[in-house]
Amino acid sequence: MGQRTNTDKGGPMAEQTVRVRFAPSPTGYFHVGGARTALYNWLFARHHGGRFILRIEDTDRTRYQPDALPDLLEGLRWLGLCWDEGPEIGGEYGPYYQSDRVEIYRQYAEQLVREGKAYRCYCSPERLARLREEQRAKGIPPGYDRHCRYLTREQIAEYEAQGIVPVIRLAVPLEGTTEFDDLLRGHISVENRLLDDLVLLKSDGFPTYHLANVIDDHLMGITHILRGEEWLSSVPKHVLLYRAFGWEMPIQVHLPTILDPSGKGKLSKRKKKLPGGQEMLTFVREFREAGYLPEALVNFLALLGWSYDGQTEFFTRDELIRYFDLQKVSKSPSSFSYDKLEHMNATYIRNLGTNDLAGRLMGVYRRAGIEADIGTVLQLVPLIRERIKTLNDALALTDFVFQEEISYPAEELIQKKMDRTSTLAALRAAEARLQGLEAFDEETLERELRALGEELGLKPRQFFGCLRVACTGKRVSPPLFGTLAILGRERVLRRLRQAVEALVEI
RNA sequence: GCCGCAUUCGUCUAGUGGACUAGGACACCUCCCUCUCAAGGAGGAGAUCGGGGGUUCGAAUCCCCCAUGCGGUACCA
Repeated sequence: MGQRTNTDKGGPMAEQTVRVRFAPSPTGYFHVGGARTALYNWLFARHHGGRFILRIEDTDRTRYQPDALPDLLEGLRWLGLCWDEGPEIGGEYGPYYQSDRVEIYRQYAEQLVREGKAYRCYCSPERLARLREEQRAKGIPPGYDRHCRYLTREQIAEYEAQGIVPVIRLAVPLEGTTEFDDLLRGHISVENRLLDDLVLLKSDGFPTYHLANVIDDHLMGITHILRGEEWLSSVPKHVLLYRAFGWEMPIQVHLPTILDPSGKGKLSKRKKKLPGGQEMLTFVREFREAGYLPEALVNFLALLGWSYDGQTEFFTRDELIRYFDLQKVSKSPSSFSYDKLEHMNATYIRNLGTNDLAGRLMGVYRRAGIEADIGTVLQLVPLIRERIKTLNDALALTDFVFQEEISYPAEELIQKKMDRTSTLAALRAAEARLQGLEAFDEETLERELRALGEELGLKPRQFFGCLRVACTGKRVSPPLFGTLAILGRERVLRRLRQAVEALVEI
């Protein structure tokens, strides 16, 4: 209990600068789960005035994907999680790519071998596979049988003579228990006999995660490790390594897993469908492309496993930094609610200034291949701000503004309790009235059209409904009068005439 | 199989022995506003705190057992 205060101001660690790292491996696009981990690390560092380090764990050459790194860096920057040391900016503890550090790992691995704490293993992958197979058949716990741990000098010479390239394995104590504390989960202890002699250095000369991770965290002066819960069970191995090197282990913090919306499985990178039918978004880039605001995603992600007072839900970035506290991170897995994210995003959009929102929408239109001019978008914003949950929603809502021709089934023009004749009359009357208008602004339009509707004996929803379809091609659109003003007299009159023509033909 | 972790409304969560007839938010339902759709306002329904045993005057909160879920058990991270 006492050591929980380590992270608080005034605790024993207070003098020491907090140094945390986000250490993804470039095997695929940047995942939201990873983003949450990065965010917590970043918040923790900023809260304590510490350093946030980005380290690339590219030690698996078989899973390496060239696209992953640019995607990651772009994603982090989009979310505003800038790193103090790492790729592209360097730092005093580099290099920050593990593939550039293989020599370091090799030396440390050799050191352990010399000290008798690790050994070379010449077992072939085939033998290991066979071994696991047998163990499974016999129902005994799988694990390396330590065949090479007790090789004689002669046997080693023989393997070497055969040209077999060995791996280096840690000689795990056969008895006793390994214990450690997790800031969130308390004391955890595991029996050593359950651990097997893990590989430290692979035969291709690259380190395994465990070795590289421990060495780098130590060499880079990492004080706190915040990472996903899936790493919890490998901590005992790390403890053994720290002990073998005689190093102090950083404070461990294992963050709860993020589950998919059903709450059943881990939010996976495999594409799944939501109950509604739409695809489940999992990569940061997908959220960006779908029109989510980075600040909304950050706010949402912050709350996925952390809470401030159980009451407040919206936080600015500065508030997040100020309030973030590991003590308030929950231990249990949380599932990703797309509904809630959408709600947050909509709220953020509503709170955006007109210029800001218009600017962001310009990007969306451009990417969709729509040539929107800033003047029009600026006018559109007040009309659609409360009607879009994502930036992309603006596309479907306002497409008719940027299209020369619109198309829709002519029957849509006919409103409830109306027929072709009355609709035709309404459209013609509107056209005539609009033609003679001295001004074509929202206020004038509303005044004149309301009056005309009454003269025609139509209910507002009937009259405006038919004008809406005629001018926008939709039953649902932004508010009518503002929309007409944006379209302009020419286009409105033309669309009214076209509506009449279309109606006449059916 | 073994090991580890977790378990409060459908979901995110508040809650650290009495202030809990368990609070907030999303989603849902009703009503109001209204040119459509939203937004906004007012209300509603929804957890006996996974189950069972204890400890205690008193437990969602402490202990034990069980169940379930998740994770790990690689020359992947």
